Amino acid sequence: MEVNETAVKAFTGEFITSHPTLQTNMFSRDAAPLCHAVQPYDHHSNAMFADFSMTSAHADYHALLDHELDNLFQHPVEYTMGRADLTFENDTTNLQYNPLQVLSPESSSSSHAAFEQVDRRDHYDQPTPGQQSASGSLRRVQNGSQKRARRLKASVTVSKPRAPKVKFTAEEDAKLIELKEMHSLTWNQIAEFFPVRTSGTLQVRYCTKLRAKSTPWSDENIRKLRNAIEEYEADRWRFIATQVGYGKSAVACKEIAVQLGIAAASDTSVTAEHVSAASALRPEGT
DNA sequence: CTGTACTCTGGAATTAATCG
DNA sequence: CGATTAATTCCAGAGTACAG
Repeated sequence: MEVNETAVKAFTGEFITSHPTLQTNMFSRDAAPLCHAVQPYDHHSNAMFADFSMTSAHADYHALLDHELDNLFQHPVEYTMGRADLTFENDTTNLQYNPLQVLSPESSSSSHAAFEQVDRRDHYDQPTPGQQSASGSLRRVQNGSQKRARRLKASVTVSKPRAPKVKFTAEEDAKLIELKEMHSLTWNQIAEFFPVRTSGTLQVRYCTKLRAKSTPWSDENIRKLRNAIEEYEADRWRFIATQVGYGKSAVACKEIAVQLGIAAASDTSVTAEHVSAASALRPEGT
């Protein structure tokens, strides 16, 4: 049978994060469903599995997701919080599904042995205390008249390993700055806008990467920066001279390094004045 | 020469800990 | 609770070896 590649991508999250409509709406609140744990369609077993996580912040998107996925499959798609697997019949118009199998440590190790292998990331996404989320999955229904079900189930409790690294996007950075600087929210409040990140992660991101860029640099800041760099560069050659020894000065080391091509001639970071000035600023023996 | 697999490494994300 | 730093971990790209 032919498997709709676009539909498969929906499970992987590629579609959702690249789809113009979904992306716009999702990122307007920094709330993209987190798709993970995908086992590709298997022609032998005629089945595929996919899991995703949604937090309470995604509630508004369920209807949108319904619509988009129905379009993809050209049939109504049922998704429930929990885990299910998809079993395809001979063609995409006549699909059947296996009973919902909610993941538990026991079931995953027995009936889902094959799935388990690709599902290592599943437990990464367990919510931290205070975060409301649930794992979810998608399954096809046999026909459109079948009533759709959507229910929430508690997440599986698994010891929490380190979360996977997810690069911060420009949109996330902008949102983070906005929430912090314009709305003055607490980090826990801000974290609610970022389902896949903790307050601590956001805090460190802001403090180490964003704040310096979002706040203007004064002339005084720039002057101090320039002085610090010049002093550091001068000290660099003084350090090198101490390593070379044999009475070779910092200036001599620099000149020879340039001649040998192991330092750029344009390196104007050190002059005799720099070295003597830097030395004069320091007590003996430092 | 090209493609592939593997290793190494720097940068970045995350977590934990500490301090105010 | 917020800010900061250190430690840990992961990822992507560069470099290298090797087979065809």
